[in-house]
Amino acid sequence: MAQTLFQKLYSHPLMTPQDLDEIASLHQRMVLSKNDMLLQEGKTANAYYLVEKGLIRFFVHDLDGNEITTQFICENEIANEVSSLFQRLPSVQNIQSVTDAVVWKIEFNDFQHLYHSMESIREWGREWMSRQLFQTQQRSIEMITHSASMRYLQLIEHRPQIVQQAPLKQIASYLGIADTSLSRIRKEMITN
Amino acid sequence: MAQTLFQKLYSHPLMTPQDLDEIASLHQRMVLSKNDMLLQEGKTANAYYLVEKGLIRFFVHDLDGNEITTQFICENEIANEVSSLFQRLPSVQNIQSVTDAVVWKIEFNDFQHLYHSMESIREWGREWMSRQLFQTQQRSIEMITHSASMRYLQLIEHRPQIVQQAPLKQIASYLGIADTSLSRIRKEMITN
DNA sequence: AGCATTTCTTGACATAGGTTAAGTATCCTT
DNA sequence: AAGGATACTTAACCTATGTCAAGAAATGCT
Repeated sequence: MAQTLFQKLYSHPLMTPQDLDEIASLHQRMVLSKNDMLLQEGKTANAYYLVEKGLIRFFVHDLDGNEITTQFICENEIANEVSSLFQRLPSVQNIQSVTDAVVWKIEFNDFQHLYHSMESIREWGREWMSRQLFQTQQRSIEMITHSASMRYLQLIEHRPQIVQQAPLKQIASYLGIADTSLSRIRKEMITN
Repeated sequence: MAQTLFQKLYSHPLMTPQDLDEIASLHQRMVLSKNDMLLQEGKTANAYYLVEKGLIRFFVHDLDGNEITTQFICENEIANEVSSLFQRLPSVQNIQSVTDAVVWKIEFNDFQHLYHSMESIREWGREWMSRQLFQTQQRSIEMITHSASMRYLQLIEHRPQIVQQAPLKQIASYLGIADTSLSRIRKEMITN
């Protein structure tokens, strides 16, 4: 049931059941097919999404036009292109469903109203962004300190949904390696 | 004069001169010597710092105990270990002056009061965090898509203060390469 | 000023991961 | 079910960067 999704994702010490109801009432359920686009580069984000079911990814294009997957959003996580949504700027990122999916959408204007009228969601929002920043920094650090195969092993361990549902090419670009290299790493993991 | 520092760093459409005065009055000037620690890993951050003069860095320790510089904070930028300060958690990062420096400190409690009483700083804060997130993501992407020498060239071009003031070893770990490799890259840049 | 420490450079060698290209398997579409 | 596109694997070869070790240069300390 979706109620538990909101409870899980909007959890914060200051959050009351009434706050949660008000927040939830502003979300709208959406059913996505595989490869549906939720945001395209060049456009300004107008909403963010709670992922109930399925897998979502963020990607950018590099100088040669190749897609680089920059984030995977799993079930019970939030897909939000913060710098476009909150700075009202055109996005460099794309957001796309990797699988069929069910998400709950909230519009910028509705969130904005909550943010300035409800202390709990303000604190929640700042904490959520802090966690995002932390995770993004951790990922940078791991790109520096861990080998490609270590990074793949960590992914298997900590975010198995990705390994199970995303195509190899997307996982490879997310790990910062060529797809042939990931294929080789998989092979070596089996034989050794 | 420090007034321009606050104007520059706290700029936002909603920010009034009175807001700015109130904010500025809560900052305290600090003079730092080279290598002073502003935050140590394991402790919880209780303030953030506007950098007026000098260079600051963030670093973590990897599994072998080596220091990895994760961020440089130049003049007219803000040194804030967000995930410790706003989640009230022990920091994994250290903050240290690279050179002698002058910074303006604001305590968490004072900021917290502003954040819940002043719309402009709320909006400013969210935008600042959005920009941080964007920059951190861009850095991740560049670690994937650019070679080490490209990353070094970009650093020279976009953040010359770092190249001029930080020791090679810190720059190398920031770029994700061995210090001997950076030395070689420098040499090749001169001869070619 | 002189010694110790740290920082930086250089070179020989090793290796993870990139590139290219070909083959196989899987998935869609009609 | 057939045909074409896409996804994945494999292999040969290449290159950027890592590792280690030694020396030179710069810096800091007493």
